[in-house]
Amino acid sequence: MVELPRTPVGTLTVRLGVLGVTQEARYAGRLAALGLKPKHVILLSALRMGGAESQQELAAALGVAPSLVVLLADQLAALGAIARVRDPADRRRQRLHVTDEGDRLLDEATALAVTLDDERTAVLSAEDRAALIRILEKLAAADGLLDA
Amino acid sequence: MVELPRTPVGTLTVRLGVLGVTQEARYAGRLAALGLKPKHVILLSALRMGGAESQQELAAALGVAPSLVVLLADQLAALGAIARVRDPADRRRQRLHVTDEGDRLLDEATALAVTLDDERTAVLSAEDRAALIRILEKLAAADGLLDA
DNA sequence: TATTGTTATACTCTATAACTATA
DNA sequence: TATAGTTATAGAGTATAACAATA
Repeated sequence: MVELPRTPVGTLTVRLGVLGVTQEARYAGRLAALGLKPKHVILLSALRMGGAESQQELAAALGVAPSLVVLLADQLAALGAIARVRDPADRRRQRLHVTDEGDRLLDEATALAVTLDDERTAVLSAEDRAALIRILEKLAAADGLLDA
Repeated sequence: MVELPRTPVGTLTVRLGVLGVTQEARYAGRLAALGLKPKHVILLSALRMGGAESQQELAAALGVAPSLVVLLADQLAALGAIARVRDPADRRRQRLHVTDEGDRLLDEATALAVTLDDERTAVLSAEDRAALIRILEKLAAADGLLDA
């Protein structure tokens, strides 16, 4: 028999929300040393994973407004992490591709996230940790966005 | 042997961040029907759980600026969900207490979150769901804030 | 006329700092 | 002088809508 929570704080929805927002803030703090924000990392990841090249496609894949992709891409280009190339076949389209510097930054961002994972899950057993990875993957897959 | 993620998207940190932010947005959408936002619900929950009465204490418990507690409390008072009473012993302090209407709203907010939990975890087995609850509780306890 | 990208604008959220009342 | 609360202001983040170039 399942006991119902007395307040929303006991629900998965609120716990997931609070933990997620907290963890994203922590990650943002680490990323600042690279001049990146979490959204930059997600955009770079989407490019490396392939499947989205034009800015409109990226906006749809990330679930954000196209105008935000313009801004994020501007900032990433200023860092030398991506290059914009006009599609010769359709000159309206800008195709984004990750530069060597972008690859390096993304590798560093990955390392920072892995370190943060280790710190965050230090209180968990190895089994719990593996289970958490597996379960979050299922939930993410159900959302469709950003299949790794 | 653990395989390292090729991009940050494969890490717990980023998955937790993305899922948490998404779920919070969904919850905010449902709460709008009650005139509430997630932060209101967390403040009300903190009051019901006890341990924080003055606005300063609440700010510390929620990890937000005191000025934000003022704003949230103003909005909750306008909804009739809380009442402010001056502490006679120290007239600088405002003690917040949940009204009957606030109790009702908090119960409704809990029901909405429980419904959302069910929808969100429909893709999970009962065992996975139980494991997720247990593991998130451990992570939340490690953070200290908002023990249910 | 429709679509891609861009720019202009506005709104939400939240923090910092200045201020008031009380101690 | 120090503290609880409040108000004023500012910045970050993101969306919507108008616009330009190309199809």
